[in-house]
Amino acid sequence: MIVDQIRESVLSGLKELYDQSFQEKDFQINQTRPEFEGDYTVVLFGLVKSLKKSPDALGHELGAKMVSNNPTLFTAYNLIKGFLNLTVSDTYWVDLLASNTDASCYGKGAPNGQRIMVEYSSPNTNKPLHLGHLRNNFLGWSISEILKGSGADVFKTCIVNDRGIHICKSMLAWDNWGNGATPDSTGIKGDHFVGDYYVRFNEEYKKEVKELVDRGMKEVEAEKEAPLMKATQEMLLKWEQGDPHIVGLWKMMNSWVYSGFDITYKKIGSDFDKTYYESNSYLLGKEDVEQGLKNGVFHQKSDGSVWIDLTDDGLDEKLVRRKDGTSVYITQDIGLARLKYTEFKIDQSIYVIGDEQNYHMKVLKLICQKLGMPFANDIHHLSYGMVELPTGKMKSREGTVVDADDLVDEMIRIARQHTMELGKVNDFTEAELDALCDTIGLGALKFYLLRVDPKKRMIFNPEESIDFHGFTGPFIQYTHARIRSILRKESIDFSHKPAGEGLLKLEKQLLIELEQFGNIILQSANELDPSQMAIYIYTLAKTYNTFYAEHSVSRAESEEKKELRLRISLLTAEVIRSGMAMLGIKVPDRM
RNA sequence: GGUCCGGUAGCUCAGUUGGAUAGAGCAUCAGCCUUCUAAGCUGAGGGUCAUGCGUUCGAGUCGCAUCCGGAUCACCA
Repeated sequence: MIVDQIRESVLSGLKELYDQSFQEKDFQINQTRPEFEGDYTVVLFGLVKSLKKSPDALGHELGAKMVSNNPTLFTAYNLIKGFLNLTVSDTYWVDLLASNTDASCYGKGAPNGQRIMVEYSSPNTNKPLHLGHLRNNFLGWSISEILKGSGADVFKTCIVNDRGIHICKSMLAWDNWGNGATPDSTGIKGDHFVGDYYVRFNEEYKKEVKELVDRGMKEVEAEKEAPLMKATQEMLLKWEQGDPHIVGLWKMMNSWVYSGFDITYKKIGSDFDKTYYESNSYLLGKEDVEQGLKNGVFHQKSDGSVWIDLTDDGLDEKLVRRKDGTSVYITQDIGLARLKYTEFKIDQSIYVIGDEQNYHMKVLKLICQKLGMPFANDIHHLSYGMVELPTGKMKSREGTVVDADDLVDEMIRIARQHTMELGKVNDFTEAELDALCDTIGLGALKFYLLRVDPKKRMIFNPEESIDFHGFTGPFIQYTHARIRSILRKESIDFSHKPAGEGLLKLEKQLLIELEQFGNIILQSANELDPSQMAIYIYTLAKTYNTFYAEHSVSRAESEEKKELRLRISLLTAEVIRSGMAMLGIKVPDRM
């Protein structure tokens, strides 16, 4: 890549001139700001001190050396204060097109043998997916594709939280008040159907608590003593004992939820290579506790409970086994981490989980490290901020959530409305139109959630619908459709190299940006940050639109220019398509 | 209280291991469709980068302190 070549040239130039060795940390290479002449800039200040030279003298000596050493790569340099601006030859940029006639895999890394697992989505089976889950699903899917793009083998997994006290709540509510209703009998999607009973439970439970408080009981106590809570705990106990009625109820209601999830996952494009169920894995990790006790990582208190002391690491004491011998959340996670490692022989394990669990993930990694597990150092938490409403946090118990299905449907509806108003695809069949509106609506939604730095929390205002103009998915999709429209009408002659001299500013700018694609993939992968990809694709599309308004492709000044611009357009379209695919967003040929 | 994260234009967000005059989109205003798709392009206005001190050739970026917002510190998951 060009930045690497410049770096090499700087290092060897310095070596020749001053017989000193430097590292890449000692200077910076940036894209030259548009108000100056040049393509890339070497910032010299970091070198000045140890060479005992003025930035001016150093810049001229180094610039001249670099140009004379690499006459085919650099055509000129200029120096402003401590900034050495280099002009890269037009031939270099145009050769980019010649060496990438097969644009479909452009920018992607060669297979590197890395095996990476990405756990994401991880729903509870007591309620439908909401906006927060969408951010999780889009991030998980996207980072998986970006990691694949960087050359890794990726395994997508999901841990379904299908058991526990919260699951029993909706089960109990259905048992009490369901009157045998089913998703089929009511026509309600299965996950919503079950979620409604979860909400119902909490309503009734609240009433009971209030009644007890009114009779003089303390709230904390009332929450424990409410008959519904007691009944739920009893149900959980029966489930753990394998009570046939309870297990049957559990299986039936979970199957309703799964059929609902399937529809949603299919719509939003989430899928998994392996699904783990908590009902199968919640007993994992017990041997790890035994092992930890043996080698002194854990210690047992007089009541029989088992702990790990993390105070030396700035954390607290953490329980890993209750006094009654049952395991806690973190214990399962230790066991599951081990299972993933042994089943898939993975080099890295990435967890897409909200930032409310930052502490938990820190503890998990630390415990695995202390237990001497070989995979411990390769656990990474892709932590993301909560999606909140202007009114504050979403609470599923109170039903104040933006439902995933509703939101997706709404986005598609708006996409259809825009599309019909513009009337550009009136010849589409109904099926084609449906597919297009799905693409645009979901594209808008996914881009909206992915363009923001994952670790930042974001506020979503349902009153202001997600935009289709500007820094959005549809803007990029539209740019792609425009390019395809040109390419449909013209053909490209791949038999010869496009002419290389006299690149116009915008032609060169596009090539410079296209050249960066490979670096962007690596950077997004290394930092587990799809927003960098989103910003890059947007910038590229924006540059293309400026170019499009300024210069004609079909009616270029000469055949050579036309050929060159067709090739640039094709590569731009491919990079947009490929980059958007890594965000889980499709791009249409027409819209 | 301890730990962690955040605070940049009216709003939503960028800002690479410190680099040139802090950038986009939305919204507002003014232009651009007889020529490849106007979901587009061009221009204008809009900033005490939360606050203060420090580090140095140079700080939105690093350090310390303070203010504001959030998360977390369960024998819950």
